[in-house]
Parts: sequence; structure tokens; C-alpha cells
Amino acid sequence: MKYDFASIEPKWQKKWLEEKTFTAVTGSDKPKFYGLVEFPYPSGQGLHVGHARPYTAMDVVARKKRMDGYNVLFPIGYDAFGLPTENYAIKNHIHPAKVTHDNIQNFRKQLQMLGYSFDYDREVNTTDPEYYKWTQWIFLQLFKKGLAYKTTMPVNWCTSCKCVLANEEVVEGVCERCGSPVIRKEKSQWMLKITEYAQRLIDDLDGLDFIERVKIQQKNWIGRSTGAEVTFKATTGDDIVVFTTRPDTLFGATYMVISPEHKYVKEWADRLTNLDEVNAYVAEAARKSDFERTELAADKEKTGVMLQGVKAVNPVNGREIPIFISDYVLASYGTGAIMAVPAHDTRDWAFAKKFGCEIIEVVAGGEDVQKEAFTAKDDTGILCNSEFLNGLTVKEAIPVITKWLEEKGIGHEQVNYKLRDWVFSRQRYWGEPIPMVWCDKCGWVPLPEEQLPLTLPEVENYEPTDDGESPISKMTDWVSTTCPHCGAPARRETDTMPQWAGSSWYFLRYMDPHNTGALASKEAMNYWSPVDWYNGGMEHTTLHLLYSRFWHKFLYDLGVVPTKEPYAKRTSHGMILGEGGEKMSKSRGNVVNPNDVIAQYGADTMRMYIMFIGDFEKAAAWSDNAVKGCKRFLDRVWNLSEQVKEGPASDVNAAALHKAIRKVGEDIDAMKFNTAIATLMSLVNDYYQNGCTKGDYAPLLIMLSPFAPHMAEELWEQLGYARETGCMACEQGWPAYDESKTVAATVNIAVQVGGKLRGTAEVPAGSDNAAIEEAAKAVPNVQKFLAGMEIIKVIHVPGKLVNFIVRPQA
RNA sequence: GCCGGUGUGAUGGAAUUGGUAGACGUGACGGACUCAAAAUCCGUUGGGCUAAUCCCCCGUGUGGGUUCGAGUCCCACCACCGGCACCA
Repeated sequence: MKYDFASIEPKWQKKWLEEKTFTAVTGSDKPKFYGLVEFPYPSGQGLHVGHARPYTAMDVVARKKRMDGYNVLFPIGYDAFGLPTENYAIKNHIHPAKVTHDNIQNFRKQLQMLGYSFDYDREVNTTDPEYYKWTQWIFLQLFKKGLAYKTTMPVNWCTSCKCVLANEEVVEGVCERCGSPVIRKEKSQWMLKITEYAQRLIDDLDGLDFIERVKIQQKNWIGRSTGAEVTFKATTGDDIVVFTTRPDTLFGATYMVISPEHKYVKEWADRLTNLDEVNAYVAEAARKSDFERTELAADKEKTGVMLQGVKAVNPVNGREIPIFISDYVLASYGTGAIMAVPAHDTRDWAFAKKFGCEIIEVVAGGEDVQKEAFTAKDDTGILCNSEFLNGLTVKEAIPVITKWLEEKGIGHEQVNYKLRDWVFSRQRYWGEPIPMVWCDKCGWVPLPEEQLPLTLPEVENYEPTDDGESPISKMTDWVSTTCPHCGAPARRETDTMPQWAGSSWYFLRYMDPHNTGALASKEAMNYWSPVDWYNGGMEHTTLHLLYSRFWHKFLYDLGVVPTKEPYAKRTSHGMILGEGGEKMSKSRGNVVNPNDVIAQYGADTMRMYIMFIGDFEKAAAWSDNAVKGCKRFLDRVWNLSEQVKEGPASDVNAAALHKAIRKVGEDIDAMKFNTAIATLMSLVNDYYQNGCTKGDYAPLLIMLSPFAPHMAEELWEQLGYARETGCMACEQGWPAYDESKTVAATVNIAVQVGGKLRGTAEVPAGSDNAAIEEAAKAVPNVQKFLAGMEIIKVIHVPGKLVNFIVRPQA
């Protein structure tokens, strides 16, 4: 009979759904395993092969875990708020909820066509009011704890999306999503104090089984640096606090720079004799987009203006030094003011050269500081021109000066982070409404929890507005309300939450998705937490992954969730590229649609290929020919079933089979799917070579089942084996392997003379060294190289190799 | 500039972590079956030398080193990819 995937696959998919084969039950005697994949954004284009790689991988792992005896939770859902749906809705005049609903239907169908063993009864949808009720609830808790606040500040504004972006969403000065320029705009925004958790987000990485590059990227993004804050007096009498990582160079501070946005620029206006020039520079800096700033940063042509009429006093030596404003000092980092040490900082050096500032060497050990800054922070630098610091290394000087500053009351050690608070408002329709009310008397008042969910109003027009207000702001009926606190007329917040809100806690909802009284029950969270294994894209490392760790820590502090960290283990997959190695895109015309592959070769071939394509962590290029290779392999497995002889496992295949059982099992656990499949291919080749009994074939089917579950189940049935459910593999468990059987009767020993391979010798397994040496010396080609030589040493690698070290006979 | 990663046949990629480099799959070539093609099956396939699938020599980005033995470890360099980037 022919391998008819087109009828086999729907048959088993139907059975799995009807029988609820893969439904997870909370609570069990078995150990639990929670495997998670990043839920898709249900776009109109449908599932992409880029989804198939991580989803298939986790499905293989989940199926294997069930075979290993785990109670498995493997859920799926839809992260459905967001701009593309809104834009599609605007263009086609369809309500985004309807668009979302239709797209989800399509996605679910596609996921089921690939045979994924998700528990579809636990689906979540971030746009469902029953879901976002809890997203809003978490926001209210953040507000109540002072971690959500509204403030006016310069924000990233995407000129095309007409919407505010988080720092994490700006890539090289342009919008991460649409590629349009991002400008800075002064706006009142809801912010979340992720910075409050910066240290814990770093520290708690240590206990986690995350791949190293994820940890490193998160640490770099948080950007902790230790230094000191030092207070300089200005001639106005004001204190100017600067942040520096090099307090040891304080004696070399010959000028000061404050950011154009610094409060003193305005406060000192009366005293500045070049106010016009200063104001012009401030205006110019404000006008620059982030993109322009980034561009300029490349060649670092420094600009700035000296504040005429005010000076600062260096606290260590009492010298008066000039103060400049320059946009190379950022208002948002440190204190927005720096002491400039041109001798030992390349940026200060470049600025000093351009503006003719004095360059004083205070760390000896480099080249002439008039020609280039000497920045070494290690022990190569020795302090000079620095009074009581002279002669110390940089490392030694830092604690000495820090202590001195503390004693004098003009400074202290300070830790700073690059991480900024999370800009949490979006001026768009299709997002969770922020459940806050503005009352002229009471200020911002949270909506009472019993009024949640605060649902989106029906609007006629979803177009974003040019004035930077959400389209919801036009819905006066919805906006007008009364203050929950004093009852006076009040207005609702009209901005919505960013897409990252719903995905920051969705893995909790999967644990108990239909709960109406809590985001999930304690019982369910205690049982399933934490996520045991989360696989997802590297692009989310400093976005979703960081945000959700933050929210989870906050919920932990509230006592809502039982663990400090949401995810015990994080892995990441490489991208699938188009044929030829270029990124898949509609414009290149190299997009592979999973539906087409399924139609032509079947879902099992698709799954097999996407796992065989290459190293899971690396990018891999699609190849139609290689897909055929996988189909060929499945055909060979299928055809082999017709030649299978009755009888128990054969001796002739025993070594190969038992090695395969070990290797495939280990490889799946380590996500080395490509070599797991290669091992299965080799085993099938052996079976064709040696003949195959039912006893040989059954474990092959079981091992194949995580990759090609439809075929494995079908053949199992056709061969007349017993089963109770739609998952014979779950019932059978992963085959037991017998170490003793992995050893073949004879082994080939590589024979080297002087480290060079000169032949192989076949010896019985377990031969002792003497027997191996004897057999090795009997190999004709080896004899040739031993002739006239004296053996001075013999190196044995058990079961592998023997190496004769020789020298010419005396 | 800083941080991280990767360089292996025509090609995607293996190599039990210092022990027979190139598993497995593509592609190519030769053969079988066929009127023929597709499909399938069998064989060959790193380079050089060679009558030879004998033997020998060379070969894992480049140059050194450690070792009986290096794709794997160390030092220096080159190329490409990813992240961050005026963060004081």
C-alpha cells in the first residue's frame, strides 16, 4: 500500500482533537513538564515557516516528555493586539475584532494541520476582554505600588505609526516595526518603573538555565555601571552633581558638560551673557531626531556652547572650570551632567581639542595625552598630578578617592543603569485600554477592580490622529465618566497599552485559562510554575523576555505567583532563510508557505525537514530538494513495513538499534534534532541491509513518532499493535536501551604509528591491550612502518585506537 | 569602538568534547529496471599521485605553538554574521 499522507494525517488529527489526547490535567502523580513556545501574532498572512521551526521543535520535545512519563502542559494562544490588524481594519473597513477572529481561525487550522500536540482547550487570546481584564488588573497593581506613573518627557515618536515607542522598539533610530524615522517628542506618557528591578533582573539570571547569549544581551541592555556621584559648586551657589565611573581622574577635570535639557540652563538664564547662543543650541538639539543623533555619533563631530557667566569649581583643587552644554551628554543617563577629563576619555578629548580646553594628564602610562586620550582602566595606569592619589594604580585610587569624597560630604559611590523606564502608552485603538481616570480634583484615579474589564469602545474610525491622540479620544461618551473617588465629572485615559502588555503574563493564564476570579488559581500556579522550557526568538531578548521577567517579579512581590522567575530554561532557534540564503520576503518572492509543503509532501515531511535542516540555533536556508530527501526517508520507513518479518528484535540489528535509542533520546533532549534524524536514517539503512523484524521495527516507530507522529501512529495500527488512545507513543514510552547490546561483537581499532593512521585491526570486543597490539602488528601496512623500528611507547584508547611510538633501531 | 558568535567537500551540515575528519541528507557521475521517462534500487563522489576503489603525500579561514596525536587546546591575525553604541 502506498504512503497516503493526505488521508492519514487528517485521520489522526481528527482523533487527537476529538479524544482530547493532549489535554493537560492540573495535578497528577507524574512529574510535570511545562513547555512553552512564543504565541503567534495572528497576521493575515497566516502561519509562516518561521513559526514551524520553534513549534515543531517544542512539539518534538513535548511528545518525548510524555513518553518519558511527564504530565505535559504544551499550550498555544494568540497575541492579537497590535498595529497590523489595526491597519488592515482601517484599510478594509472591518472591525479589528472581526479581523482578529478570522485570522485566529486560520492560524488554528494551520497549527492543527501540522499535527502539533497543543492543548487547544487552553488557548488564550490577548484581545478577549476576559483575558485583558487581568492585564488591566496587573496594571492597577503596578499603579497602586507606585510602579506606574504618568509623566511628561521626550519620547520616541514613530512618524508613520503616529505612536510612541519604547526604547526597546527603536532600532538604529528607526521604528522596529515599520522602519520609519523616529523623532523625539515631548508627551505625557504612562511609564512603568522597570528600573526599580534592574539589579534583580541581572542578579537572578545566575540561577537560570538560559543560553549564554541571552543572559549577556540582557545584562548589556540593563547596562549596570559602578562609579561615583560628585557635587561641584557653581559660581551661582548651586550644586551640580555629576556621575563618573572614573572618580580617580577628578584632578584632571578641566571643564564640565551638562546636557542641553539640564534644568540649570533655564534657571541660570538671567546670568548667561550669551543666552541667545545657548537657546539656539538647545532648540537645535531638541529638534534632532534620534536617527540624526545616531548618524552623528558615528564620526563624533562634537558640538556645544560654553555657558558664559557661570563657572563650576572642582572640589578637589578649588579651580574654576568652564561649563558647556553639549548633546553628547544625555539628559536621561546619570545626572545629565559630567566632569570632563579630556586626558583620559576619548569623547572629552575630542571635545577639548575642538573647544581649546586644557588637557591635564593625571594617569601616567600611556602616550602623550595631548595627542590621544589614555583610557586604560587596568593596572597599567599610575596616578600623577593628583596630590594624595599620586603613585596609586587606577584600581587602587578609586576606593581612596571615593572614601575621601564621602568624608568631605561631596560625593559617594553610585550605580547607574542604561535601562530606562518602560514607556507604556500607545496612541492607538487596538490595545488594552488603560484603566485610569483623570479627575481635576483627585488627579489620576485607578478604576475600581470590580469595573474590570474596561472594554474598548466601538469607534467609527480607527485612524490614528496627527495631534498624537488615540482615536478613542474622539469617543466622548466613553471618555466622559465620573471620578471613582469623589464622583465629580472626569475623563478616562484614552491611550492604550503596548503589544508587550498581554504577552508579559500569558504563560500564567495557560495554567488556568478559564478562571473568572483570578488571573489563575494558586493551585494551578503552584503546580505548573515555573515554565520548564521556553523556546523563542533572539529578537525578544530585550523586549518580551525582559518585560515578562519584570512583571513576574512584580507579581512575585505581591504574592500572586510562587516563583521569582517565570522561566527555568530558555533556548533560541535560528531563522529560516529562503532558498539561496536570503531572508524570506514577499518582495524577493522566496516565501515558503507551509500549506503548500503540506499539500505536496505531507505534514510529517514538513516537520521532519524543518528539524533536519541544520543546527537548531543557527540560521538555515530552505531547500526544496532537501525536503524531497525527507519525503524519501519517510517513504523508505513506510515501504519497510511491508518487508517486516515476524519475530522479536534481531541480534544483527541490536547494536545499531540500541545505540540509536540512546543517541536519538539524548539528541532530542539537547535540541540536536538534525543528528537525531540522521541516526534514524542510518538505522533504517541498516534495517534494509540486514532485514528487519517486528521487534526491530516497533522501537523505530516509537522513536520516529515525535517527528512524524501521523505516520508512526498509522503504521503502529496497521501492524496490529495494541493501543488505547491516539498516542501509542505516550503509552509505550521511550524505548529502554541496553548498554550491553550497544557493543558489537567485534570492533575496528585504528592503528597509528607515530601518530599517523596506518591501518585498522578488527578485534573481538573487550580484547585486552596485548591482544590488540598483536592484532595491530599483524596488519601488513603497519608491519611496513614498524620494520627497522624500535617501539618505545604504546598508547591505547580503549575500543578505538592504538598508537605505536617508534624510533629507528640503534 | 565595545560585547558575543561563526569559518569543515560542489552543497546543508556531522565528528562521543584531544583519538580513524567529512556521519546523515542534497547535488553530480556510472549502472540496474523500463520502449522511454519519472519513481525505485545498487555503486562512486575532498585534492594530488596512480593502471588501481593498493600505497603515499596534502587537506577543517591564515600563521605559529603545545601534544604520541589538534577541526577540537594556547598565542597572533584575517573574513563574515548578530547585539549595543556620545551610557561619562
